[in-house]
Amino acid sequence: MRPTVHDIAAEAGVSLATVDRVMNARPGVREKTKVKVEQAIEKLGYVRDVAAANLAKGRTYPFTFILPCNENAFMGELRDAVLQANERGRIERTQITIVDVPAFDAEALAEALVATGESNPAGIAVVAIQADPVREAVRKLTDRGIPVVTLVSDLEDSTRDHYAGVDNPAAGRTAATLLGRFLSRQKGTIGVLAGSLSVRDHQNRFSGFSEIMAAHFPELSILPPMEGRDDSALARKLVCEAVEAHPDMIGLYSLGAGNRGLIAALEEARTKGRELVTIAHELSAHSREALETGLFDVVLNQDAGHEVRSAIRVLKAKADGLEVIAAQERIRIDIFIKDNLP
Amino acid sequence: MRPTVHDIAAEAGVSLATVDRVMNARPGVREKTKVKVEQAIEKLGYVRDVAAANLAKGRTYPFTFILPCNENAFMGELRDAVLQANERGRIERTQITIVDVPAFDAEALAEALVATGESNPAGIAVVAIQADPVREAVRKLTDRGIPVVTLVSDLEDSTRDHYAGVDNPAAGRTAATLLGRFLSRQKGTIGVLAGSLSVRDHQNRFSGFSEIMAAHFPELSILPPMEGRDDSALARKLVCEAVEAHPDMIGLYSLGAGNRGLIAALEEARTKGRELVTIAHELSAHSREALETGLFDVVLNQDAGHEVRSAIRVLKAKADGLEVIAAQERIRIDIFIKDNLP
DNA sequence: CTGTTAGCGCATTCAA
DNA sequence: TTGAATGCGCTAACAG
Repeated sequence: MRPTVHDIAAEAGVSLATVDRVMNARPGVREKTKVKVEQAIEKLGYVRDVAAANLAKGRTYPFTFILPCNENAFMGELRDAVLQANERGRIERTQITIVDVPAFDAEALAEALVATGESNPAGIAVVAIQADPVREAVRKLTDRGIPVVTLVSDLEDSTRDHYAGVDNPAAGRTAATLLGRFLSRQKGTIGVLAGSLSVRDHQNRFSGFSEIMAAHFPELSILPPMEGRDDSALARKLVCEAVEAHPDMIGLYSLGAGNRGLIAALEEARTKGRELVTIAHELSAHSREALETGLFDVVLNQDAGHEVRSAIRVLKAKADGLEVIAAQERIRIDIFIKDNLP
Repeated sequence: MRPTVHDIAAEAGVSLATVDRVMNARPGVREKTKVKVEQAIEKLGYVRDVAAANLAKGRTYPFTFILPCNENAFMGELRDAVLQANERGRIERTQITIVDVPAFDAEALAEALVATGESNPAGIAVVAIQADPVREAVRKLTDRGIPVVTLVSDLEDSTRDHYAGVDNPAAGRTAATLLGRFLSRQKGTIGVLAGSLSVRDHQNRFSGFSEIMAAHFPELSILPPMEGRDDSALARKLVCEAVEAHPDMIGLYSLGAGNRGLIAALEEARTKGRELVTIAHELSAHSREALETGLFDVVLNQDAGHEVRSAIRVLKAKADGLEVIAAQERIRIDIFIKDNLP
């Protein structure tokens, strides 16, 4: 049978309360007795039963997630993931409130952060926008000791505690390598469709993409990026126009949302005999179908569920003043082609 | 505050014990009171606190994992994952025993299964070999009500309860598509290095690979597969010879283990001016380095940790007579290139 | 500084 | 057929 606090107490010749105090690093224990307890823990190979601890604590963590009220599939998934986490939260003692903010609106986001702070949550997760008012709002929160983690899109040069999202430059580089290799030394131009280059994740993907393109695929030149604002209708229009305007465009990297519009545009291009090697982001019912019909060649994906769960773990750890194991919280970039779809 | 058993008892006007009886479908409750309790549960929206339940139960699950004592990196990882799971098992109330068997030895495996059954474990996970004595041994176990899940390599036409591993035909298809597209219409031959085609996972990868190659890349022809027995030295020898013998070999799919030997062979080939587009399986320190130096172009990976955890979850569910959510237990095929390495 | 005690939500004897 | 009482491993008042 594995040792319990009782065994430790007996071994160290102290009471349960004292064992608990040293285990939770609480004050009011003489150095000498502390050592005794630690030795007992060491000797018996004690490991604390977290489930029982949580049960006894009965503490709940009120967290707030601030999400853009975008219509695109990925944000929908993210929202679902949060809702789902909240379900499980019943037993994990977390309680999550979702706050909606208009997309791509830094001012509104900053205000929402401030307002959220008022309710004194145990932690905040936010899909960040790169802007000073946002940084300022985050600083105020962290100053007050409220843990803040950025979700999906980071806020650089800020006081946020953690970033729960993929390595976006790496995603861009991945797209570049695959696109370049699939095109294998053909000459031509490559279109880039972003949501908005004021969002850090899109910026970063673009720079990673450009870097590898320039370094390894000089035969391909990148057209100036289009900004589709993650809006399907706009994305469609932009891509259709670009296909017309650039007869030598043989590849496309869509690094934002708006896959529906993009797919429509590619379908239209296909009817005109134009086939572009296309890489897009985020796996959804639509992008999945596009992979199957060959409209998309590759889809890069970040698992919304993983991101949300990671954010919660980190928030919890921070709220408890514990360290997070960085390696364990890294979010992977999934590569999907038609053959390895889940 | 969420409702507890006490609330249910009060609402239904019965005692805790009775609530517990209907919750766990135990006998000794009048139909009428049973209904009362069920209504109370429904009305209050009660959900049982699994952690507390486990704490009270104190039940532990003795599981046995039967693993081939191979030297390759992947099996090492798998073993580590099991060990690690066993650590956590202290709090998850699982206790795992590892049984080693010689690799690729169906008889030995069948014997090990029988022997393991003697100790009456709550469940068995096994890296299967496709053979009748193994099927027979598994059948005896499942007949006795011991849950059996196959791990990494499946046992088809058997009574195993579940398979915790990747979709190997899909892995083969993925390799074929990537290899074919990277080679973009060059003509040539493709080498295939397997561990042993008597193991179902290797068989399946090969057939998926062949299928897509034949269907979409007629300009590439597959050479007869080599069997390296997941042994580095042998793999090296076979690949070196193949490179010599087939000057038109421009691609290689290694669908088994023995990456170290494979890498050595590719290095040798490189010094002779031969570069093969190469796809291998399983991410390790070696294969990772090979990706970085361009010796490997793609590495397909199955996450040993995920597989082990999934196997345990399923075993536990089966031991408790619960259903498993199939979608949640599907193991993904990860695609790694040099740009998206973790 | 240290110990006693009463739960957390649930399962399970043992009585009734 | 039902209920009261006890304990799982841990935390947290409250005393001393």
